Amino acid sequence: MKRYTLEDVAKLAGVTSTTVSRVINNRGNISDKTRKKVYAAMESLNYRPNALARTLLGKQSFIVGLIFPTTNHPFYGEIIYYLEKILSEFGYKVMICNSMNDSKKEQDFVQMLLANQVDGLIVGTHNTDIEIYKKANLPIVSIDRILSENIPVVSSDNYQGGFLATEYLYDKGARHIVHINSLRADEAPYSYERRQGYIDFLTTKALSPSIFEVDYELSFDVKKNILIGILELNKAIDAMFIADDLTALLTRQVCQMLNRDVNIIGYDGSELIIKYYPDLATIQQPIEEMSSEAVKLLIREINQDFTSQGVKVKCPVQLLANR
Amino acid sequence: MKRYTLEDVAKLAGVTSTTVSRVINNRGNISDKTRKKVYAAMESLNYRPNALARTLLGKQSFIVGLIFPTTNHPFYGEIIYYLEKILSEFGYKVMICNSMNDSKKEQDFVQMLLANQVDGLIVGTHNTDIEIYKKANLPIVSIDRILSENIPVVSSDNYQGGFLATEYLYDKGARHIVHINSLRADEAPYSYERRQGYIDFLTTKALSPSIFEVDYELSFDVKKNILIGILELNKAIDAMFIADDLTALLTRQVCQMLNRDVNIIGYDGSELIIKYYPDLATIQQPIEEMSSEAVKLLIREINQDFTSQGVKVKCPVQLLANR
DNA sequence: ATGAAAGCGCTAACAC
DNA sequence: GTGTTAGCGCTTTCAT
Repeated sequence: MKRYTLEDVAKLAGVTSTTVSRVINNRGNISDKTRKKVYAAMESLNYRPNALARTLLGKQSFIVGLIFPTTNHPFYGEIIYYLEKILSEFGYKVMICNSMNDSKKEQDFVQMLLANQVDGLIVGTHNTDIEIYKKANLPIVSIDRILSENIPVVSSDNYQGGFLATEYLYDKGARHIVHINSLRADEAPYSYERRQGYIDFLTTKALSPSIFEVDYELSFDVKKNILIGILELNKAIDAMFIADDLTALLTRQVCQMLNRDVNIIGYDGSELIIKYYPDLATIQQPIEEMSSEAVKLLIREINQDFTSQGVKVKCPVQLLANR
Repeated sequence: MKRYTLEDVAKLAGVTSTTVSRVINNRGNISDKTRKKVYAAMESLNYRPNALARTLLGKQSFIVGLIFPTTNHPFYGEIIYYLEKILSEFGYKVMICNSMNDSKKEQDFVQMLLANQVDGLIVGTHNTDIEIYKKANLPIVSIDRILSENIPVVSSDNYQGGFLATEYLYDKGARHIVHINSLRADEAPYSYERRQGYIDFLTTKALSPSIFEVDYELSFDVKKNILIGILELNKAIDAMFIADDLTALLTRQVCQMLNRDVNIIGYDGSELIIKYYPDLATIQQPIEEMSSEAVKLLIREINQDFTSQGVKVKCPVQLLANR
């Protein structure tokens, strides 16, 4: 249970802790003999340097905080998977926080991560309280969300996505195309862009938009009831563009239940949905690419390269249908 | 960017760092006046104590390492979600590692987590190399997997699950019930129990078992081809008990493709599958309960209460069908 | 009620 | 090529 220290290794190897440190970090000149002795000692004690003590010396912690609503979601789960994977390739460890879009929890998490000396943050939540991020004074990258002027954002091309989705439904013959999303005022410009793509396409066909806001965080059952209400009150609806795949699947269930023939397209295109719901049309975000862009931006910031300040990366989307 | 220290706060408050420490930790006697001054100073510097420095003093790090194949999976994503949630309620932070069942990666992760002074580990991977865990000399809890004699395990009642699943298919009228799982010799006793439940039920009906091993880690497409092969070569199959829901869904796709009328039941019963695939029969593991048990066991171990050594918690499962 | 000093495990600066 | 020393941010004796 006791964890060995440099000192222990040094004693066993008959040298001083500085020498051991030098061996570990490959710094300075060390004779082959001592190097071997040290390695042997480390081996026999099963020694691991204390990463935390290193950090105390003013070095990087190589810890990155990930704040997302939940890992239990096809889109977030996949993006977290890629973020962890890519970060670990760069030597970074990951602390995960599931905020469940609870603003209070999120603030506590940020404080906790700060206390743990994280080198940076990647944030994919959708809260209103973003003051903490402005104050944090720390490398941050946001996914799909503007936190403040100079925090870089990685998102997919939401406008294009909205446009393509609507076009798809139109091409399927639909003329009463409804859009369901979870707009949160000025806080969600991306959701707004998606919506704008929808509106603009309809405009080219001289059709008028019809948008319903269904808060993303609502429970399954509440959402379901709202969707039932929408469909019951609007018998003309023949197609729906839903802002995320899960809600799209739910809508499909509802339509089936109500015996309504409605064309549906979702948004996200996570691997899970694509493989296990191949018949759901969707707009695919390039999740791996987005993750990789986010990591790149973050590491640049961590390395004091501030050219990424205010950068907005927009990754291309793809229509996936009739699979 | 500079992070303030106790010293900074002390200076600003006109006291010594010891006093500030006392205020923060609520230890000893402090006059109301100084307490207020200190709080004010902390506030104005936006000060956060360095959690890592504390750990250096031989205290707990309050970091727990989670090693799972991936967050990008309905079952693992959900269990990770609950683990993080429950652990954070106890003041623990979580470092996540996606091993993808890569044994080398897993070993590196364990070393990394050790170096970061984690207080304990919760492991949900299925590798063969478990020596590291035996050597780690650290509080560990395993999910659904025996790592060594005294490492506690939390699992669902796999025998019961196998039995119920088979019974369900039998009651549906099936008489040629095949079981697909991913048995890895002696490494996976739980998979074995599930299989035993299947065999035992069939025995009560004087039916003979027929088991195919499809490695869990195979890619979607390879699995698909194997399943096609199995179905093509065994025209009598009228029901399949599949060891996990995702493979069950894939099997359903394959059956549909081959125009085969086969009753299917999966295993896991994650929230995602239940909600968005309500027509898939499955055996539901109580994921929240399992997570909570795992955390309880781990914290007990961390607190030097070794009564949990060798404990095997078996949570009840439930048949979910005809929803 | 507060301070001074030592030390946690490690690395960097400066000897020798 | 190796050792000595100081110090990272914090807590914990032990004084006062």
